Amino acid sequence: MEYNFSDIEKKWQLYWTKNGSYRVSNDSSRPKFFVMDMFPYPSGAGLHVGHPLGYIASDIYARYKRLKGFNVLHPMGYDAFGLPAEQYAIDHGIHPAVSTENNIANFRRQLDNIGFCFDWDREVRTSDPGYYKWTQWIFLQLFKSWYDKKANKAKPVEDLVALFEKQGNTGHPCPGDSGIRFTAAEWKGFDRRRREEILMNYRLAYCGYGEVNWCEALGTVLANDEVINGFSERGGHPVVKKKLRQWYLRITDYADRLLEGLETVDFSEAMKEMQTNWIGKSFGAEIDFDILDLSPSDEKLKVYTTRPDTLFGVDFMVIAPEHPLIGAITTAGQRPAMDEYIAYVKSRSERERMAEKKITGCFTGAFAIHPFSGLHIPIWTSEYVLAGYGTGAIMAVPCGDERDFKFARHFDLPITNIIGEAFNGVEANPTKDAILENSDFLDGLVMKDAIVIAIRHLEEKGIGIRKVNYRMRDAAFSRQRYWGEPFPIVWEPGIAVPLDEKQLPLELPHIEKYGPGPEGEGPLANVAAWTSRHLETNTMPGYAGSSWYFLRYMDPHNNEEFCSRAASDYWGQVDLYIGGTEHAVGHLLYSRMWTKFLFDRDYIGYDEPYKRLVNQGMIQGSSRFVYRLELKGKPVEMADRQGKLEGRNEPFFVSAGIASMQGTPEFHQLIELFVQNIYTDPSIELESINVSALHVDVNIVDGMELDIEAFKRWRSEYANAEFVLEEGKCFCGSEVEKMSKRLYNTVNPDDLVARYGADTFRMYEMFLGPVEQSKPWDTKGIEGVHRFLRKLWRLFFDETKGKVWTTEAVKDPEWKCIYRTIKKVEEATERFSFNTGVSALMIGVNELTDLKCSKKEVLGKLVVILTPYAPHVAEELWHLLGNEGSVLDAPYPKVEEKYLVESTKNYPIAINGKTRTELNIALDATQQQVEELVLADDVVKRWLEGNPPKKVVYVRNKMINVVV
RNA sequence: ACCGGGGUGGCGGAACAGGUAGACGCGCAGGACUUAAAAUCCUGUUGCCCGCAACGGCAGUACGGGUUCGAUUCCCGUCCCCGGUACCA
Repeated sequence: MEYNFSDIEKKWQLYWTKNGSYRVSNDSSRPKFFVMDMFPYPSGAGLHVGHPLGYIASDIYARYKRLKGFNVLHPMGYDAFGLPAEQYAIDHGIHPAVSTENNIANFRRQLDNIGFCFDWDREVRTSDPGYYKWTQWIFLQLFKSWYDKKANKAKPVEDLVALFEKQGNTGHPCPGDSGIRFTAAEWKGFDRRRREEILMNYRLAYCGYGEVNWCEALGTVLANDEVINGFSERGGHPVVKKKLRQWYLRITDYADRLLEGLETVDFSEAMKEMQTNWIGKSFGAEIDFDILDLSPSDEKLKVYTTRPDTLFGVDFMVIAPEHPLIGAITTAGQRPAMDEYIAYVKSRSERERMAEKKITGCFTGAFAIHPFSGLHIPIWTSEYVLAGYGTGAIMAVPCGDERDFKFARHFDLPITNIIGEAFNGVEANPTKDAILENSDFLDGLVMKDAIVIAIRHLEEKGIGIRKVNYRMRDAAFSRQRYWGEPFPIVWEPGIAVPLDEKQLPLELPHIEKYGPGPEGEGPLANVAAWTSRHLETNTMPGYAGSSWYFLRYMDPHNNEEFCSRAASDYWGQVDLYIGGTEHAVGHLLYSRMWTKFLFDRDYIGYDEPYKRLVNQGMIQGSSRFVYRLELKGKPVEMADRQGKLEGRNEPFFVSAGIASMQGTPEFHQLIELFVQNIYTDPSIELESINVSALHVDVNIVDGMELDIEAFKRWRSEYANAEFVLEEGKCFCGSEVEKMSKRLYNTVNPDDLVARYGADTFRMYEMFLGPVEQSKPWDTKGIEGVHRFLRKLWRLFFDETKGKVWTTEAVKDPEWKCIYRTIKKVEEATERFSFNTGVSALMIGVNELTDLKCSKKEVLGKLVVILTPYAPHVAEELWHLLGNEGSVLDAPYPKVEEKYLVESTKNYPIAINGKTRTELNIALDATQQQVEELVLADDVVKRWLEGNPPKKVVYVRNKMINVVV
């Protein structure tokens, strides 16, 4: 009987489906464990070998935990709303609902091939009305909530209204507009529209005007994390700033808790770092400067600085070109220059600013007054100061800040040195360790100590306050698109009215055209039935549905609630979340915020969604190139041949090694000879030879060697290709690139599964290296893993003899071997080191083969520890051994430690080393036992002479360690 | 520039807490079986040196130093690669 993986895999996949083996109950006495993958966006391209990496890892872990006696929730779903489906609809006229459905079916087929243990009864799709009903519902709760900074949690807006009626907003300054201040009496006097306007400035989901990232090509607004260097993440189109009415999430209210929460979760340092940087918390002071010739009661110039210690090094002020004060303070004399400058700034796109960092600016003509020295400080404007951060104005300290320094040099402004020798006059020095000079009451202080003192003085004088700032802005939450969740909002003039929750879901209407609305709104603005109800025409962004999907898996069919409290209490946090790093500051931050919000409002019992996060690395493509010759030459007579040569149409290729000789006379000669041979015409002379590298399908290249016949079949235009060979072969060039259809370097898991089976494929993906690591794909080694499974199979069956396993009694060395293997595999699996887990299994099977051990008791244990890695073959062997039930529920074998104890003989010895367990053996050691050790040191000799060491320790079962 | 991660054979990678570096697999070389091939199995495979032989000697985990009886592992400095951020005051 041979190892027939395709029969085995088909058989057990069917069996598991029929028996509902992967169905998970919310009602179990076993401890729970929740393993979740980042659900995929079902793109049309299907899966390549890079995608399942994380899924295989989580599948192994989920199966392992199940064997260990846990009730494991391991679901899968689809992040089905999004731009590409709509883009595809525009290009191909296929409705997003249809293409999404097709793509999902294809994904599912590919996933099933690999044999995952997902509980498909719990599948979620964000585009399903039964799902987005609750996305809309949560949005409404956000809309109906505000953030109480005193209690540090979200609360219902009704509470806020009650507070306003009692005390106005003095206790709770407006987060959206600090200028809004009113008393209880005033509140009562406001009309409905004014009240709603004010409340909008408090809501956690709010609508407002703001600078947004507008992408003309995509016709929509994008969140900050969807913009990379001034281009859209999807498609790479230019993005510009635009002022638009938009929905936002007030995520900035959660900034501190998002930061603090990082300390309670198990994420990689890199991930925490990225989120921390994104939030960008900084400590400093806000300082008010009086402006010369404006009476003191008038507007002050408010700046934000993290370095109030440098207050006496201020040589000028810089305000953003968009700063509201700019019109008021610019003097008549400077006005023409200013108008010109502002026009220039407006003409520059975000991209241009980033690409060429020019030093530009314009003097306003106005002066600020230094609060301590009374000096007059010129106020400039420049595009390097951003309107959106801090107060949009800075105090410039050129001796300490590189940008200020360059600005000062460029415009020839004087530079005050407040740090003595620490400033060399050639470049700014941002140190905090220098001793201050020329700094009045701060003289002689070390800068970092001066910070608090400076703030105290500012606060005492009433001209400044301690201030915390964040880099993170509120998240843009609306898209001018069709394929997303509609907002359950009806517009009355100037007032956003939430839809009654009973009317949810507000279903997305079916449309055929996806163009923008009459005023640049989303396609929904073209739907009469929609606009006649005055419904919001924007839709929600991609991250809406993915911000809470982990909760829906717990209770996917609930029509009364997004997730029952009982279900969310039972399953709790996601114990293990697996996915790529690309969602570091998008999805992960948003879903953490939503979770905190739901916790605040008491809908769930924890405020971090993911207990542990593992980021799988990217599988890169290993591209292959063929080298094509482009010839120009001088053939005689035959006109058509000349045409061919001049037209560069000949499919001539050259092996990589020869291509690398390009430019040498040998190369020229070789190619000329080659062409002469082809045309059997020695009179041909080549004028020039160019070599161009072309991507070739990696699947027709074996290692570096091109399969020439397959290549000729690959493209009809290459059917008559001719090759300049090396050693009779045509070698390709290679390069590691992103895996992509366009580069012909994708490898389809379907092909590998068909050829080697799902079990081999799964184990090989893991064997490649640590899950977290990025690495180029290389199919070469898969044979080795496949050989392992066949070798394993031969422990049970022999091609000629048939069944070889027996029920004979197991001998000690055999026990030792299997228990050592169990221990190694278990430890490796536990710490997520699946490559070493596979290795340990291989070693185990090699050893059992060497021992010729085919005993049922041993093999039974082997099969169970194999199950997470290669479930199909494990199930088959489990049954062939005569076991009942499914191996999926077999108990994980326990290690009998007594078989693992090593003898004390022949250990090398170490002295004064670190400690280990199992003191007893060495401490009780008799002289004879000690002599059996390898003794090499006088310390040990002294021991034998009657001066026992303080401590003798076993190290790693391999070495004795002596502490004198 | 800043922050984070990392440099180990021909290659992917092991070495869990400082304790025999190179497990396991690929590749390569040689051999067995076979008319032959496939499949399978065996032997060797960090480098250099010695030898009839050995569980022989020396060097060796990017480079230079340090701590330690002992360092791939810890500390300092240098170089290189990858990922993130980028006028955030």
